[in-house]
Amino acid sequence: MARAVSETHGEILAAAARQFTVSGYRGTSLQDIAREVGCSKATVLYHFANKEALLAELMAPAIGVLRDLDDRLTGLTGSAAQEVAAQGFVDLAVRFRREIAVLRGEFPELLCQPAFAHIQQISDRLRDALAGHSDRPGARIAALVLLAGISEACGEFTDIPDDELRAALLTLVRRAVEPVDAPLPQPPTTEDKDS
Amino acid sequence: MARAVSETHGEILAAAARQFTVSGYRGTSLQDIAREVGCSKATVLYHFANKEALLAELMAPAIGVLRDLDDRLTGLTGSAAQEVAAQGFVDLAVRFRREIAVLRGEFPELLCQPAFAHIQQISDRLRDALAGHSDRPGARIAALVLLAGISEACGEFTDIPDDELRAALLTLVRRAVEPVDAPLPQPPTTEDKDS
DNA sequence: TCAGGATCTGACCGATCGGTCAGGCATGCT
DNA sequence: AGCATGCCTGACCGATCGGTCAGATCCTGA
Repeated sequence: MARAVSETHGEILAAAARQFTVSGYRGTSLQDIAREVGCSKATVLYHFANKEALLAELMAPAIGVLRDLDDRLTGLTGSAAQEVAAQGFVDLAVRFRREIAVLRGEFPELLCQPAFAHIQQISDRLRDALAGHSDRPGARIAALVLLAGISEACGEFTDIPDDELRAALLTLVRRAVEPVDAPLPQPPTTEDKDS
Repeated sequence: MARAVSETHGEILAAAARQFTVSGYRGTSLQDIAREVGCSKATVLYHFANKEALLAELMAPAIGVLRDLDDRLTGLTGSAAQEVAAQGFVDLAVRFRREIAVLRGEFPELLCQPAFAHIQQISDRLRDALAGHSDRPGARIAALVLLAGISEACGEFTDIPDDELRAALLTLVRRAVEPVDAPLPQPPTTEDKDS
């Protein structure tokens, strides 16, 4: 019965990804995952410290890419920030459609967990960048709607190939984002990035 | 202790609305609602048949307006459908920010419940209308992203007055929607509306 | 051959969930 | 006074949740 560690570990991870995508994090029980893998719930908890650790390992690659994008945004302002944010986020959303779909609507509660504490700040900075660091309500609203909409919608287009979806989303974002007239290169706010 | 029926009934409804908005439907227990009202969980279930009935009564006004919008869309095609869908949905989203926020991410599961069975079809038709009934992937993607994004984002702008938010969203939608060149007035599909 | 670690499991735990039920209590009608 | 009705409650129910634990089983290296 005992398989190689990496094998079962990976099977649990894959099953969890499928179930989380369909039913969400809270809507999926460890029992559900164990049933799909064909092992006991105790086995799931042997390979992962707890349910949250399972989610964290599932999200790690996407979070890494998100962090990279955040780094690339530091110092950019105006339309330059908008373009980098648009390209970076669209690419991330397309590549990690499934992972993002897992978080569908459970962001507020999940962000309270320590493993995801910093994501809120990163996504706030991403929204500001997409708004060209403008404080006009229209720009902020457009940026938030686009980020939320892309996150929400990506998981639904499983039938569209990556590059086609990426191109369509990028076109949409460029058309929808409020243009920033002056790409003034000096940083408008110094407390934009912590530490 | 015994208050007038309408009083407690309304208090429960208001408390449920607040809790659902913050923690979601599944994330809120009947105990939580009872605690905020200052009554027992049994009292909540005296005034409402079950938890789902509470949600249904909370959503009834918004669903009614959504139905009206769906009716107004029948027969419209091309840019006319786009404009009516845009105005109608933006107005609905702004007026019922709180109610929409309740459904945050729980749509898939909640739509399975009989009280909300038809909403999926209505929102599909709304998406098609916003896409100008075009079958181009770009149009479909833009429509879905906008609908999802507005639904998701509206609850976050509690500090922006209704008319200002409505104007900003409408501007965004008009800018972001893929234009339909020919507003051809003949109905392109007859099986668009059921029964 | 055998010790020991890795893997896996059934049984169990406390907590919480939505929901039920019999009965207490006030009020108002007859 | 007696009774019905509306409102409310504590106690309780079965189900399910995430998580623990002692022990069975298997594999491997000395």
